[in-house]
Amino acid sequence: MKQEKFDSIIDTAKKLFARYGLRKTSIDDLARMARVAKATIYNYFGSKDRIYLEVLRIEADEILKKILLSVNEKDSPKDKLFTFAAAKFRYTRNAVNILNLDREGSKNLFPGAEQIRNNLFEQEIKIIQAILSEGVAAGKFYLNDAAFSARTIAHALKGFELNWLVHESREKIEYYLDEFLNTIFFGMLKEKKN
Amino acid sequence: MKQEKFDSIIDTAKKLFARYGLRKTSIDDLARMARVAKATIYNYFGSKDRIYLEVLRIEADEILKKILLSVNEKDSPKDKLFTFAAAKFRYTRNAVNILNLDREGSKNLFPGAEQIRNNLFEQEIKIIQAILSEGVAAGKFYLNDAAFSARTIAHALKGFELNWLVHESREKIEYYLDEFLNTIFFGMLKEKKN
Amino acid sequence: MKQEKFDSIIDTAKKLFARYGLRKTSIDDLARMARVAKATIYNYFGSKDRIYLEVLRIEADEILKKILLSVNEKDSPKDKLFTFAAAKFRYTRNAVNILNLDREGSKNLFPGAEQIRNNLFEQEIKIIQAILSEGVAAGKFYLNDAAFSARTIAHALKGFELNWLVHESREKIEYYLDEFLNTIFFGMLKEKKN
Amino acid sequence: MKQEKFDSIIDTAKKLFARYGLRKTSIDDLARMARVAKATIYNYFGSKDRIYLEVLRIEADEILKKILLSVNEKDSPKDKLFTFAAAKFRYTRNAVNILNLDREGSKNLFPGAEQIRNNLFEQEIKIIQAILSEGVAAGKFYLNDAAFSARTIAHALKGFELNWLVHESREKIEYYLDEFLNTIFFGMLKEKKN
DNA sequence: AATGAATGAGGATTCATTCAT
DNA sequence: CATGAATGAATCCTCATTCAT
Repeated sequence: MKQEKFDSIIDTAKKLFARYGLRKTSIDDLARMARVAKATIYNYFGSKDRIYLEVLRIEADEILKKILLSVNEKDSPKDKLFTFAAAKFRYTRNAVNILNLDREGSKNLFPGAEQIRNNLFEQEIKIIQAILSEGVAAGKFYLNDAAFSARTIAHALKGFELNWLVHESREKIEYYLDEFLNTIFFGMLKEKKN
Repeated sequence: MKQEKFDSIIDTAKKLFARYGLRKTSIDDLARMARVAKATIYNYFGSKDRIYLEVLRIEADEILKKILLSVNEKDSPKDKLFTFAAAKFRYTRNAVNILNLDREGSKNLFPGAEQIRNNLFEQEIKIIQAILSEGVAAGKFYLNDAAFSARTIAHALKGFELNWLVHESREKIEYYLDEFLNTIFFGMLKEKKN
Repeated sequence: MKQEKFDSIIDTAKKLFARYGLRKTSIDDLARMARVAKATIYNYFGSKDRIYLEVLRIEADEILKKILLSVNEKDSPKDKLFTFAAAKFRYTRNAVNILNLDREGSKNLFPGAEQIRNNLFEQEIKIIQAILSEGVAAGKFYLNDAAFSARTIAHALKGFELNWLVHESREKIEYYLDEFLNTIFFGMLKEKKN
Repeated sequence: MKQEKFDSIIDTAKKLFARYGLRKTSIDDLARMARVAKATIYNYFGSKDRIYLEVLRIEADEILKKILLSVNEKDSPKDKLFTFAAAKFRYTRNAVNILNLDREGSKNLFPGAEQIRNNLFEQEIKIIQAILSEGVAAGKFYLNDAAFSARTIAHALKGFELNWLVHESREKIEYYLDEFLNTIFFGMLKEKKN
């Protein structure tokens, strides 16, 4: 297996999936644009789904690496957390059309892909949790349960993605993001005591 | 057009779309299971997409009605809000495979569907906003901007959907939900003052 | 059977056939544009082919009448002949998309239509023959066999139709037409005697 | 692409088109009778229309070659001309159901096909013109304008096709043909001088 | 290992026609 | 007589996948 061909296939697939989606990308097109014979693709990957899985895995790895890089540039826990959120949004946004493919029919149609996404999600939770714990240890935060809190933050962040990721400008997203994190931390309103 | 056949088509389509997704549901199967001739389906709806649009529209209507019914059973704004969230989750969850079909390829592939979803979303925001305003007017809440807050809550709720809706049990969801709303309202942590 | 509806169907069919051809005209469209129920069309005509046959018959009748009218305005046999040719071209040209429909697959696919066309053709031959005979009787022409000559002229004229009818302007056609008739009558070249 | 399969498809298509016409020939039938998978046909030709275009192109080529062969067997210009006409009729007649398909709806529905037919027609004109010029140069004919005359003859011949080609026996056609050419050359009648 | 050729299993859509009222 | 509703049969085309070399 020549690395060169492998890379060509993966790169082309990434572009096509991002642009046209999984379904509308045909192996014919992929082979043509990757300058590779269709059968070669099947020699390497075995099926269309497996190509997507590979693309998704690689993309998830890269996203995680980039997020970590961004986070590690900061010192204080709070900065790390806000940077984490910003980086997650930025990179997820760029890859949204790769990460979210195949959702059609939802449940268990494509377990492999779901596993990769879940794994990415869990890694992100671990990062958040580490940041929170660091903040608590350093005496910056009060927090009951870092693990639970990390998961909640991760859930919420992921939630915002699908609304904001696609439809809003990056600037607006980052503004919202700050507001949102502040809300998560400090609350939106005060209930009047009677 | 006989209501009976129309309903049979819609009901069957709902089931099939929910189970197999838009793409993997064939008109052949739909016709067979709805006990209707294929051409009849085309007489009624014109295209596969239009069938989905109709199913989606009807489903969105029903969800909204049910949510409103639940909300109106409560008296206090806070109860209304928490009930809204619970109802939204319950009903959205049941229809998740209908609401979220066709996402593949993300952006504007299916404008009609996106419009229906956006409309549902905006309706929900209006409900939330009404509840918040009622609470503020009754002196229960302090809140700067009810419209902005409503939108933020709606975004966050919608965000949680995709994580929790499918993978968790209903009980767990409702527990999370309460926690989440409390967090949104009152915050997650306290930052130590130095 | 109300004449009004019958006429509406025929008129609409004529327009649609002329514009879109037999195949691309659907009964659905015909019914819609004629403001008549599809089943009504079937009550009247029984099948799509029969509609076309009726349209064709009526059109052929009208063409023949118009040709005769034009011819009878002239006095001399030669004028009659040239006028016949010009009129035939003019009216055939206008109706070409009705007269020549259904040719696909040539041979015996549509015997009824072929019969109507042949009938029109034979009528035209008769007219030509009458003119020729009149000319011979009046001592204007020398001619061996009027029947044979009439058929030859008719064949040739019909031949020119398909080349010129569609692609050339009317003026050019009429110029060619004169040349052609002159050629038929007086010849194109002289063979040198050795 | 294996020549064997290609030929099988073309040959079968030729037969089916000639027999049933373009429209009534289905790709399913074609595939079955050519002992080839449907998709193979689409790999080769891309669409039904393109199959027809290819068949038409090949047929037109062959006709032209055969005509030239026949013409070149003769020596004198007059023999060449009459042979040309006879050969054109013979070969066009055999292929009439391929050459004239898709005419329905007349005008520009199928530009590719029209172009091939026009090309064949222009080639024929060139042949005629060459023969006429040769005759003039050899001092056999008087003729004003060889180009114009060639086109006129071609028009007329093509005209006769559609009447005689299908409905008459070959012998009758060839007899008519001679008469017709003689008429074109030497005229049908004499107008009496007064 | 690499490939060009070949394929089978669908899938959406059209349309002339019939039928119940 | 008129019609709205319903239909079945056909048809073109797509695409992931396999095979022979």
